[in-house]
Amino acid sequence: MTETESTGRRHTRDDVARTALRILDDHGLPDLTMRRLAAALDVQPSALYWHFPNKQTLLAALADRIVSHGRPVATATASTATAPTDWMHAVRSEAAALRDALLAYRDGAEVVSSTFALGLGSTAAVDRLASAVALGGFDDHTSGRAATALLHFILGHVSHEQQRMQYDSFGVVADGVTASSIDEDDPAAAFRFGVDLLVGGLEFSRSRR
Amino acid sequence: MTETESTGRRHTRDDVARTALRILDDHGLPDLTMRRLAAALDVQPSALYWHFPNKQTLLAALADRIVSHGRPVATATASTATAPTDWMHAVRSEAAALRDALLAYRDGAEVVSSTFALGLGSTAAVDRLASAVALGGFDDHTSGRAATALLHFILGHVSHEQQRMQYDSFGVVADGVTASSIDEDDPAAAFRFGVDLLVGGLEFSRSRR
DNA sequence: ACCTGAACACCGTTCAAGT
DNA sequence: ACCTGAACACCGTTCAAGT
Repeated sequence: MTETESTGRRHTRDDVARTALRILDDHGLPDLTMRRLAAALDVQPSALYWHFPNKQTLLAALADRIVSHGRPVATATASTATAPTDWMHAVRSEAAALRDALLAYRDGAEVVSSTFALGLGSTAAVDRLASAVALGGFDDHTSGRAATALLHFILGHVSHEQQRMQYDSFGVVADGVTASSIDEDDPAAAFRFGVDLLVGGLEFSRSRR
Repeated sequence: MTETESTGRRHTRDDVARTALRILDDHGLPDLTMRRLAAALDVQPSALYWHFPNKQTLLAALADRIVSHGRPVATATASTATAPTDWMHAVRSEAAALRDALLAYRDGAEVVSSTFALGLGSTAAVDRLASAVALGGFDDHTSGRAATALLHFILGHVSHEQQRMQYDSFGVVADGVTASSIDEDDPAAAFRFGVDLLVGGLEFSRSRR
């Protein structure tokens, strides 16, 4: 019932990250403070700085866990032979998997977004998207740029989506206008639309040369 | 030389926003605190809450100013007759103008991004993008979704770009690897690439039906 | 209409010292 | 190897009261 994890006393870096992830998921990013995390671990705030140099690094570790949520452990099997024409499907499902991973934790997109902007970790997401695009025969430069464009859209979209979720749960609905503007409804469809736009743009650029 | 604006004593809501914008541009978002803003205005922190109910609202006001930077005052002239096939050009230049506006202030993209995610203001940007897309003959629903997709990409890209600027100015270059990964070079080109992907995707979706 | 003074309830981070 | 205790230098926000 309480939030403390008093199992054993001394903690590992992994304990800290896991507890932080639980606070994030239960109470949201604004409530994930070093002091609150320390309290949940039954420890002084200063103790956390033995495990992580600062909060930013902690958040980067959380971002890595969020992004690799529900992912195979990447065994070194030969590259799974995807049908060469099915790169569009690959990109779409890679994007959908990433969205699912972000949605699996409260404020997940914002956490990943902030650490991505700062260039810390989270390269896994771009790499997977870039690989999927590369299946279409695009060069590395193009695949990389397309992947970051995809990631920017995904992070922006899911952040927006998650922000709206908690705005709804305890929201100012009493404002008359239901405020459901153009595509606030069916976020999954709006997500697919955006991904398809980028995927279609790649196909279009190919047909143009 | 100092940051105080001791001109007259009593301030207006506009003074507050303008001074905040200057602190943002000179020192960045982390340094834009209510206390620092108050000091710059030669006033107690509590005085700010007469002009704005909270910091979030202040930031939304700043976002509005940033987004409409370098913009005509929207005179009610008849819709400028753009060549019907030139909607792509319209979208591209609308996107470029938005990027320029965001780049005109330090951390501009992050400020706009945060208020956009919260659904406060900044509808001007989406509206302009949607109008440009609509020139292509797409229905409102499609135009709206394309506009938000564009905005998500733009905000993510420029945030990243601006983060990298101050990371460079005082950065950890001594880390061996020059870290210039796939498209950290020439951000303007990477930006155009992303916009073209989305624009191309729209054209592709039209050819597909 | 616009601001002061004083407080409340917090933050992240450092650092000597303990076991 | 992992943590305590105590401090430093801050935050955003509220609210009675002043002019």
